[in-house]
Amino acid sequence: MPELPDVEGFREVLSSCGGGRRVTNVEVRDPGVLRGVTVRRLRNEVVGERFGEPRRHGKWLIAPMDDGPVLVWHFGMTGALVCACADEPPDPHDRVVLTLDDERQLRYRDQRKLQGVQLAGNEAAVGHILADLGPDALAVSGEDFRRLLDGRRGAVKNVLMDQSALAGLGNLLSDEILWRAGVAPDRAARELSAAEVRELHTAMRRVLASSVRAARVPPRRSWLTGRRDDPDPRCPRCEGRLRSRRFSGRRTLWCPRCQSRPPGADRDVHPGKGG
DNA sequence: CGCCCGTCCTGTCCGC
DNA sequence: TGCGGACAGGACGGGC
Repeated sequence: MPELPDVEGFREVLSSCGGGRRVTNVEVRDPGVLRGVTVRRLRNEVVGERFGEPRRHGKWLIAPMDDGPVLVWHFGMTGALVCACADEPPDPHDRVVLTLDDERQLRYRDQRKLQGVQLAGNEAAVGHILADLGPDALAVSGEDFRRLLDGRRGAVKNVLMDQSALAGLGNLLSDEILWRAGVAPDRAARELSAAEVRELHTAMRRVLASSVRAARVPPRRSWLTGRRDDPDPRCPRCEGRLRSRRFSGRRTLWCPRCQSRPPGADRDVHPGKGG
């Protein structure tokens, strides 16, 4: 699930539930989500600490604590951060539970455990963890966006999903943005026209703004995302049948009519004519 | 470098 | 009803 908008929601949860609160207990219900940190060290370094203001970069959530250690979360496909009262029964997928000094709890819930939580000793260590990420998708300017697409070979869908190029977009957002901009996912990123790049950047900003408000990519019927799970998915704009293909192993949906091919690429649409 | 694949995990759904 | 396999909104490392 979690792409930039979801993680932005988790940041909000952490900020409103944990901001300024002291951690009174750390319960690791499944150490399988700890990355590069032991249960013992996590408890030693975090119990007694107070949360500062959390921030987000791409799909990463960064939670500094007042004495220097920093919790660094990634949510994989199924992770979430939820705020609960201490007397609420735990969910079977609650992997790490932080009890706060007001008897509420921050719970890291994750079915698949594809990612997890790290503990950085200081900000320099955080920088190391996030070193390979591109600029955050919410912060990137039109010019930077153009440069970043120009700097990559390959299909625009792969570039949008590449966290080292641009941080925050996942499979759903990428499809949604490409559809909104009318750009086919297999177009070469560096061969897009200036107008197409502007369309993409505008679509990205709008899709992100709506999604952040909803803390998820909203599954509206008027969005491509709202049609993904249909047995016969159709374009919300023209109701034509959507095409489906894998990009980097991820299912990709697009509308061949609304997401036009580059000039000349429809040359082989009628095989047998050309030779 | 770009791209494909397997792998890390768990749960669900589909076909036999 | 049971079981194997594919697949799910992510990321990483290896190999071509």
